[in-house]
Amino acid sequence: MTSIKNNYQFEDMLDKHQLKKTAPRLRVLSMMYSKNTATSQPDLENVMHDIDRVTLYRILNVFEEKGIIHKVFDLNGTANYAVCHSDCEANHHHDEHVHFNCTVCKNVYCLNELSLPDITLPAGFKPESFTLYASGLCPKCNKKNLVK
Amino acid sequence: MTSIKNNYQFEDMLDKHQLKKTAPRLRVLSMMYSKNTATSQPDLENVMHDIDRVTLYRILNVFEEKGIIHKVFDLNGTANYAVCHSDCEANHHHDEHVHFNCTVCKNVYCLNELSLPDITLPAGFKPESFTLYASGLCPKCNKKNLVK
DNA sequence: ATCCTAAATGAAATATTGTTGCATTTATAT
DNA sequence: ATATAAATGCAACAATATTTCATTTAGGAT
Repeated sequence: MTSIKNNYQFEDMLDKHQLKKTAPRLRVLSMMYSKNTATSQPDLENVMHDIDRVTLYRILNVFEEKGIIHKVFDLNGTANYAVCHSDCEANHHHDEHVHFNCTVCKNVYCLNELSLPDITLPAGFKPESFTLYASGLCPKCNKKNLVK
Repeated sequence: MTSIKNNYQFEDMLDKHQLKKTAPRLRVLSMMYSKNTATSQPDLENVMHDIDRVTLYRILNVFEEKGIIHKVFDLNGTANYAVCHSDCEANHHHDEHVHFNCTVCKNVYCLNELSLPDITLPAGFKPESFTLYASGLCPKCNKKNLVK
């Protein structure tokens, strides 16, 4: 179980979005906030065997709709979800940051601290959002690589 | 946009990669070169009903391995493939350009002419490749939008 | 505290998407 | 013209995502 303090915060988050405070949702929230990498439905399924697959899909979907998490695809095209910054609103994400996908451990990192430089597109294109995907070695796997 | 190629050129491309010049491959090549947007397996299946699903998957895979095309995921996480620049090599793509995904027509454009600005990642991350993903309105849909 | 209702969950069925194995066909080098 | 390695087509399979519906649960009303 997570600390009581954290759990209250998760309950507040659900309250704020008019979502019922159910056990599966709280567990998913606490798991996602405990990691610094994105989480996929398979990730959740591996850890929470007692929660139905479908429930996990639905929780991820509703969290995304409400702007609690945002979706990012990894190198294999599977959907990963990462917790959003405070400035995310429902269906209007401010996820203009850098996503890093490690080619070894496959983890997806959201590098929120980095902002994107201005990009000018060819005439006619009207962009609404940008995301930069980088792939390579994450700090952990890079370290292991050097040691070998 | 894309340069128009004739059948002889497609045959040459297959030759160069030690691939047999088969009818399905030539048809896929000609279709992909006739568009300025990326192509998915469903796209191909919709047009070429007489070619087997599996064959299309395999053609896309082998073309990607050989560096003839490169893979890019659209907003829905489905794999799209676009013809590569001349400087693509097998399994070592130079696809560090901008991909634009239209939210209306769902088409994926490869904006090869744009190059990416330098990005510095947090300490420890060792990037190998970058892709910038933009979404919004493509020129066509933007135009329609203004007219309404 | 108990009851009521809408929301959420769980389980089964279905749909969609991608892969594997194998028999047949085809391109191409000899 | 033939041999053979590669490519195709088909069927079965596997993995992934969605739909439907009966049951359970959270949270407000009484």
